[in-house]
Amino acid sequence: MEKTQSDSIIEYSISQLSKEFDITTRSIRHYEDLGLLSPTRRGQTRIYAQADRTRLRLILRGKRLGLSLEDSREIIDMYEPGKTNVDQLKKLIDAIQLQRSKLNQQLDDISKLLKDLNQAEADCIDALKTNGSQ
Amino acid sequence: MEKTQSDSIIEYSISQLSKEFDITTRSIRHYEDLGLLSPTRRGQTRIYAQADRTRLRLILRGKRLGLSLEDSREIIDMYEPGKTNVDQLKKLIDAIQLQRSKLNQQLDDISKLLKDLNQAEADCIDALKTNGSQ
DNA sequence: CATAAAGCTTACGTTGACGTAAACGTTAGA
DNA sequence: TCTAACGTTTACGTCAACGTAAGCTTTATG
Repeated sequence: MEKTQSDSIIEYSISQLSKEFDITTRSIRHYEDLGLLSPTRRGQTRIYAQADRTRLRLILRGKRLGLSLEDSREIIDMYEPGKTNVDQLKKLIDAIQLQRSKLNQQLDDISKLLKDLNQAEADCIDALKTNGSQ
Repeated sequence: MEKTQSDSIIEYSISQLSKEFDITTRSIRHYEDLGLLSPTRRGQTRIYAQADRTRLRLILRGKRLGLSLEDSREIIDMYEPGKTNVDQLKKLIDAIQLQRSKLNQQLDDISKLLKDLNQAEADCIDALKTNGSQ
């Protein structure tokens, strides 16, 4: 019973996470250096909880979207509770709206790129038909 | 009549493009170094045509999507005609499909991120209401 | 005519995001 | 017991994508 059960587990080692997300342990430690992760320790060894795993998933999603780690840190911090200060909350809302407009820009970019790709593909297929018999 | 007419113009200087797209001339030359642009010359001076301007727009769109310049170069080359070789065409179609799957992944990522942001914002606003009177 | 604005090349510097290596500690199994 | 598999820290290396500066030429204009 070689279960790779990743849910219903309470804690993870660094190598478990590196395998699950297909990244190096170096990267994970690097994210910690930049303050994106802060696992607890058992002795010297890092222990990752579900929350850390979630943060890691968010980090990688940010990377796929071309965000810097710094950007991701800011965004991820938005999800955190306990932002008691009113000014902070207002700054947060501003930041959220900024991010949202960026993402909408990306949505637009992607739909355009997809159209372009479709067109390019159609051109290719067309070229294959008229040209493939040579 | 200070017209900033960018259409219906036949050619552009490097500084015109840098202003229009809000990037440095250094960046534009850098893209040329990497083979993403190849303007004609009048003497030493670079002359950019509409096609170059279009390529530049595609480059920047790629950047917003987190593509490397090398990725963008490949994608932009897909749009170019004159890919007579059948094998090349088939490779191109493969590349296009790969890019498309990446973009669909990004679409998914973005919609999730947008949801998260909406939730975070709602939480903020909620916190402001319950907390703002202190 | 000079001087400011725009262009050019060459080349070293910088920043982000890790890679890679060294040198060491801990623990489980043959 | 020893060694293989995992963990740790520290630190220098690398690569992409430019920034920045030097030093030079060409073009416009008061």
